[in-house]
Amino acid sequence: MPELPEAEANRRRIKGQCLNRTIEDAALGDNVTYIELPGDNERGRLVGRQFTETHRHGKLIFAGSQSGPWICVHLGMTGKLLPFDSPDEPPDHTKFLIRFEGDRRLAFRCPRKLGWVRVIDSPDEEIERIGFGPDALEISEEKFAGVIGTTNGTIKGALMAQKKLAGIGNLWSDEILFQTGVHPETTASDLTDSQLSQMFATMRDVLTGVCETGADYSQLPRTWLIADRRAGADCPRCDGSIVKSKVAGRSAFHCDSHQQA
DNA sequence: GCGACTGTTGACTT
DNA sequence: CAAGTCAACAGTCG
Repeated sequence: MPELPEAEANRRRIKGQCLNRTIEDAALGDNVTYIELPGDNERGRLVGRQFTETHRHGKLIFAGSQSGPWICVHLGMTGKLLPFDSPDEPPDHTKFLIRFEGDRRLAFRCPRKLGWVRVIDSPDEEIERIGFGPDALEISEEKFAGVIGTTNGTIKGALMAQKKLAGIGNLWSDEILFQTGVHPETTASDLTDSQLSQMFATMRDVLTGVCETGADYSQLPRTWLIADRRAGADCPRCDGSIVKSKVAGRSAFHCDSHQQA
C-alpha cells in the first residue's frame, strides 16, 4: 500500500493502537536479507521507550516521542503496518515486530522487501537527509505551481517526483490527471496557470478523498478512474476509452478522449 | 512451468 | 535536468 493515502491509513492504525505503551522488545522476522531493517543496537534503543505521537511526510510514516527515538517506515510496494494482539500470531512475511507491554504488537509485513524501517532521532532531519520535497497535502498552491510548472519533463513524472512533491505515485498521479483532463505526457512547464490551479485542487480532492475512505478503493466514486484503470475499459466520464502506455518509466492509464496530448 | 505483469526507489547512462 | 534501462524482491495472473 504505497502512496500518501495508504501511508496515512497505516499511520492512523499506529496512532490508534500503538501509542503510550512501553516497548518491551523489537525483533526481526524471518528471511530479512536484502531488506533494510534496524540493527541490534538500533532496536535496543526502542526498548523501554514509548511512542507518544505519529507523523507522516509523503509516503513516510513516523512514530516516536519528543525525546526520541523514532521509527521511520517506508512501505515500498507491498508493505503494511499491522497492529494485533497476542496470542494472535504475526502475519506472514513479518519482517519487523515490536512487542509492547501487555498483548499489543505491531508487525511490519513486507512480502516483496522493497520497503524499509529505520530508527532515527528526528523526522524533520530524516526528511531533510533524504531530500524529499513538501508533502502533497501541505504544499501551498503557489509553491505547487512553482515546483510543478517549472519542470521540463512530463507532468506525470513531475507529480511522482518525490524530491519535488512527496506522496504521489503511479496510481494517484493517473487519477489526478484523469480528473483534471490532462494527458500524462504533457510537458509540465506547458501547463497554463489555470490548469495548474485546477490540478492543485484536484490533487487535494483525490488525496483527501482516498484518505477519508481509509484507502478502501471500493468506496470511491464511480466517476473516478481507479475502478476502470485498465486498457480497453470505457471511460467513466465520457464516451472515450482507457488506454495504457508507458510514461516516466511507469504504466500509465488515461482516457483517449478527454485527456488529449 | 514460464513469462510478464505489479501501488517502490536507486544507480547508472544517454 | 530528464528519460530510459536495469536492478532489487516476491506474489499473481494468463
